[in-house]
Order: sequence, then structure tokens, then C-alpha cells
Amino acid sequence: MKATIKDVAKEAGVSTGTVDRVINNKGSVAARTEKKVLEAIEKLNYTKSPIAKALVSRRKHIKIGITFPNLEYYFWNEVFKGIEEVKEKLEAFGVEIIVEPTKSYNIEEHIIAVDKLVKKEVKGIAMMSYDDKRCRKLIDKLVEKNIEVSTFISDSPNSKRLTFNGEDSIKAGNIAGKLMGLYLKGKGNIIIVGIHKILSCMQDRIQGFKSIVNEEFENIKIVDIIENKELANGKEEEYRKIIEKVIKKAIEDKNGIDGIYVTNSFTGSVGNLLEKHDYEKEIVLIGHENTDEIRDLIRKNIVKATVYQNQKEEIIRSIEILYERIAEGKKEYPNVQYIDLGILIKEKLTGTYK
Amino acid sequence: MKATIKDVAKEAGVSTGTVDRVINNKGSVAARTEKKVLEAIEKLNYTKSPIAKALVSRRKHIKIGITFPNLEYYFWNEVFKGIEEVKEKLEAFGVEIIVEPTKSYNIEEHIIAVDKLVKKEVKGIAMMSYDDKRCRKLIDKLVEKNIEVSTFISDSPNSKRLTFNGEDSIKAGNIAGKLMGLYLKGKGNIIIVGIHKILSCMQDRIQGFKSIVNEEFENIKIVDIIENKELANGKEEEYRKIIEKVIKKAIEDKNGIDGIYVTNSFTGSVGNLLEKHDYEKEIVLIGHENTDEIRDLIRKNIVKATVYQNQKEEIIRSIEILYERIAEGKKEYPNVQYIDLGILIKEKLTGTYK
DNA sequence: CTGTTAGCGCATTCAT
DNA sequence: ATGAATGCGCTAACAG
Repeated sequence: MKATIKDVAKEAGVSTGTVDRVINNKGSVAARTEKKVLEAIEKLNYTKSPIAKALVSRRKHIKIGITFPNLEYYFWNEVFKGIEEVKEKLEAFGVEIIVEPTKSYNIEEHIIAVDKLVKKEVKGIAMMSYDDKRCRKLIDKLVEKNIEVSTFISDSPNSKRLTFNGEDSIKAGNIAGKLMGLYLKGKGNIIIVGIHKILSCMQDRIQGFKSIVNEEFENIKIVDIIENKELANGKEEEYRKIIEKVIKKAIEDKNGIDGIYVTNSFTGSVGNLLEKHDYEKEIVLIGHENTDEIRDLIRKNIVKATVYQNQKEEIIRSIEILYERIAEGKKEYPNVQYIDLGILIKEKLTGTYK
Repeated sequence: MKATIKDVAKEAGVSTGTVDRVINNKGSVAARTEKKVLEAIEKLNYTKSPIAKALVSRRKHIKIGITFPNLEYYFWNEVFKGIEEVKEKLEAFGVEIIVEPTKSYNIEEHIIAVDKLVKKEVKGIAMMSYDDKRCRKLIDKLVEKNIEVSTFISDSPNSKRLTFNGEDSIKAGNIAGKLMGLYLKGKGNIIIVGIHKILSCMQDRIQGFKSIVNEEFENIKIVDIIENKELANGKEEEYRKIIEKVIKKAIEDKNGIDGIYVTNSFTGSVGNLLEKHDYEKEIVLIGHENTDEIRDLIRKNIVKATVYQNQKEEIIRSIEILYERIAEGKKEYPNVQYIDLGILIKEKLTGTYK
């Protein structure tokens, strides 16, 4: 049976209070006593029970805030699932989770949302951030006020946030590029659709995609890169219509497109477009993420493959890190924590072929 | 703040003991009282704290056993990592984990190992099982003796085990077949290497592989299927040598092999062979699993792709299910719990290309 | 500097 | 049939 704090106290000939002081570096322990306790811990191979600790920690009442742009419905839906999970888990630890989403990829709105969370006296904030000076300053100010910050999905690299939980976007682009090459059998003309170029992760995906294609597939040509200039504001459906219109034009302008690479979950939008118009030539559509909409399109063989991050795990880890830090004062975190990337193809989804 | 058993008791005007009796169906509660309690639970939206429950459950001392054939070193190494994780986690709940591996894929030895665990008075056993009559009987006997059983990696389908944690092997074969087709650009001659045909999951992988190849790639021909007749006993290194010899012969016999599909983690062995001999024609090697050895070979571009199950998660879930069942009497489990399959290619592993 | 004690939420035992 | 009391391992507040 695992040793408890009582066993350690007995072994060292002190009280549990003293052992607690040693374990948690609370000071006020004589050097000699501390040594005895440490020896006892070593001897009994003691580690503290996270269960019991959790029970106690209910007495504190910690608030943690979350903010992110709630556009790209299917994508963020997974994040909401993660929030529900982590909420339930941390509730047992006396933690309250406050969600304050924004309606756009707009930094002003983002700053306002963060402000609201601060007013509610959160001790930590998990946020989707931007590689932008204002965001860096925002985060650094929060940290000065003793509010811990972790980022997910999109980072603010040189800020004082604890850590970033997300994907290696260049690698994600690399994988997508390889898949494009394989499905095209190494040859064809393709276009890249890069929505939200404002996010540096989207630029990274494009960069990763291009380098693999250029390096490994000499007969594949990237004939155009389409970006959206205007930022979306609020209504996802309208935004999708704009995207569809632009892409439709691109396909018809460059005749003979063999493949389309979409840098984010709007892969779904482009897939719907292809399905509606049914161009005579089959177009290889490769994109990103793993949403209900995309899974449907993959099953129908309209989207060929996507590379996905596990955004649900990312938000969960972001919150857990904040809790660890706030409640337990954990110190060391890697600068970034990349989550494992997945590859989604039809055979992963369809009923098995016998 | 989340409601506790005390809040419920107060709301219903009874003691916590009575609430406890209602929650855990212990009987000896008047119908009228029970109703009051249930209403209070409803009103306060009460659910019990798993944390507190865990703390209490330390007072019981549950033993859980694990057995599996410890051959294919790299593969089982991941399982050992899973065991360490679950051990640490469940220790806090007062659970003792006892591991009793076998040295071969031999059913007699498997039965002996199970017997040893029974003698140590385990309340549950997680095992890699076989689709075999003797195993089915073995499991059913254990269940009669009130020892719970869950299977992982390989199942005993019609037995009385709680549930199976593993992969959908036909689907795994489907995915491998698709990858073979993509990497071969839809054409070539291939051989299948099926080690351990004794395991039905290996047969399923072959079946899944064949159906996709036949269905989707008319210019790919499966020219041979190599199986091992003899069972391994103990020494992995010797066993690997036998495999390598057989395959070397096959490659050289059928001249002009373009691809090899290996049904399990001996993909690593075959990869080492290809590296050593460096046949003039590049051979597309597709296989299974995600081990240190295989990742190395994928980085070197010798293995092109593998389909992997997460055997670490599988063992963890097998054990957790047993614990839930034994400690909390949870009743309902799906007959099988398929874990998500992963696809491993070079771009997932290498440093990112900029 | 050190020991004692109450209490986190729940399950169990002993009274009543 | 019900209530009260105890303890699981740990932390925090208080006493000395």
C-alpha cells in the first residue's frame, strides 16, 4: 500500500503539519528536521495523493476565463465540447470556468472580451491569441497583474504566456502537401485557398504545403493563391457565401484545376461548393480539420483528405495548465506544446469493407 | 458552487446517511423519504464528486491482473508505458496492479498465467486473448468465479468478458491498402507478409487490405501471401531472423516486387532487411504500428507508412473499465470499444520543412 | 519552529 | 427506517 503523509510523519518522528511544510516548501522548518523528513519520504517512496489534494482545494474558489473567436462553427463546436469536459472535471476542484467568446477575428473585440474576464476576477485566462503587438502587450499586462495566461490554437509567441497548446502549423502544411501529391499521383495544377491570413498559423500552413510540393512533386504547379482581404464580422453564413463566390470564380477562370488546398476548416465550404457544381473534371480537395461537416464530405469522397489538430485536447490542456499553475504553483512549462496531428481519409470513416 | 451531499440532505430535510442510501440504492428508505431526496437532487442538480469517492475507496484494497504475450518488444513496450501510467493513477484509489506476461503466443502458457493471477486473488483481469474455444471457456469460468475480465489488442469474441478494447482490424487493413495504392501510384506487384496468423486480427487486416486493393486499384496485383507456420517461443531475435530469411527469399524469387504489406509490428524487421540489402528497385513497404523502431525506418524513408492503434490507451482503458466495474458496479459496456486508428508517414515525424 | 485540529465530500458503521 | 459519527489523505489555521 502506498505511503501517506501520516506514515512519513511517523517514520520521521514529526507531525503531519511539519511534513506538509517540507513537501510544499512553506519554510519555518529546522534544517535537521527537514532532513529527517526528506529521508523518510525517500525511504517510504512517498508521493502525495492528488485525490486528497483535490478534495482540499475545493476550499479555494478559483475562476478561470476562456476567450476565442466563435466563427467557423464546426471547428469551435469541438472546443465547446472540450470546455464542457474540463468544466465538469475541474468543478470537483472548486473551479469556475467563465467563457467569453468574440464574434470575429478582430483584435479590438478580443481585448474587450479579455477585459470583461478581468472584471470578473479570473485568476487565469486561456485564449486564442494573435501574433500581434497589441496582443503581446495585453498578455504581458495580465501577467503583471498576476493573471496567468495560456494560449491555444493560435499563439502570441514572444509574450509572457505560460505555454502554447496547438499544432506545428508548418508540419501540418507539410503533411497536407504530401497528401495532395499522393492523391494527384504526382501531377497537376492546383490553387491554394488561404482564409484568415491574419493568423500566422495559416501562413505557416501555406509555407509548409508549398515547400513539400516544390521539393517532392516537380509536376505539380501551384497556379494561384487566393486570400480573403476582408475580415468576417459576425454572420458565418454570409461569410461562407463570399468565400464560395471567390473560389467558384477561381476554378472557372483557371480552367483545368486538378486540386485545391484549403488552409482551414472552410474546407467544408469549398467541399459544399464542389458538390453543388459538380465540375466535369474531378478536383482533389485537401484541407484541414476534423468536423462533422468535413467528415460528411470525406465520406462522400468530395474532400479527399484533411490534416487535423485535436482542438478539444488543446483547450483542455490549456485550462489544466492554468489550474496547475494557479492552485499548485507549478513552475516549468515548455514554451510550446504541440499536439499530435492526425490524418483523415475516407477509409478511416466508412464502414469496413469485407 | 456545485451541490454536495450535505446540501441535498439539508434541502430534503434528512441526514446525509439517508441521501447516501438513496443514491446508491441501498434500500431501507421509506418511499416518501426517497421521493423527497430525489426531488432535492433534481432541484440542486446534484452529482457526486468522483474525487471524494476515490478517497473513500482507498479503504478497499482491490487487485487487478494483466497478462499478454511479451513478444514483439517494441510493440509491447508501449503497453508497459500504459501500465505504468494506470498504476500510478489507480494507486491513489488503493488498487494494486499485478502483471504476469507470457513469453509466447501460446494458449497453454496463457492459461497458466491466468491461473497465477487467480491464485493471487485478483478481482479482475485484463488480457490479450485469442479467438479460441479454450480461451472462451477460460474467461467464462473466471466470470463465474466473479472475476471480471476485459480484453485488449486481441479478443475472445463470444466470451463473457465485459468489453474489448482494440482496433477494428478490417478497417486497419482497409487504410493500409489505400496507402499502398497511393504510394504505388495505383500500380505494381505486391506480397503480403502475415505473421501470427493464429491471431484473428491478423487475418482481418489481410482481408481488409485485400478488399480495398481489389476494389480500388485494378493495376495492383497481390502475387503472394507469406505466413509463418511455426510459433515463436521466447527469443525474439531468433524469431526475427527466421522472418527475414523467408522474406528475403520471397523478394528474390518473385523478381520485380514493387510493394510489401506486413500485417504487424514486424514491419520493423522487414524494414531492417530492406535497408541491409538495398535492392536496386525501391520497394514500397507499408505496415502496422507505431514503435521506436518503425519511426526510425519511416524517417529514413524505408517504411513508407503504417496504420497504428494506440495500444497504450487500449490497456489503460481495459484496466479502468475493470476498476469501474469492480469498485462502482457499473453495468453497461459496449461489446467492443474501437480506438481511433492513426496514420503514420514521414512528414508527421521529420523536422518541419520551411 | 512545531504540533494539533478541523474540514474538503463521501461511504460506512453503529446507535437509536 | 433514519441519524450521528468516523475516517480516507491532505492543507490551513491556530496554538504553543
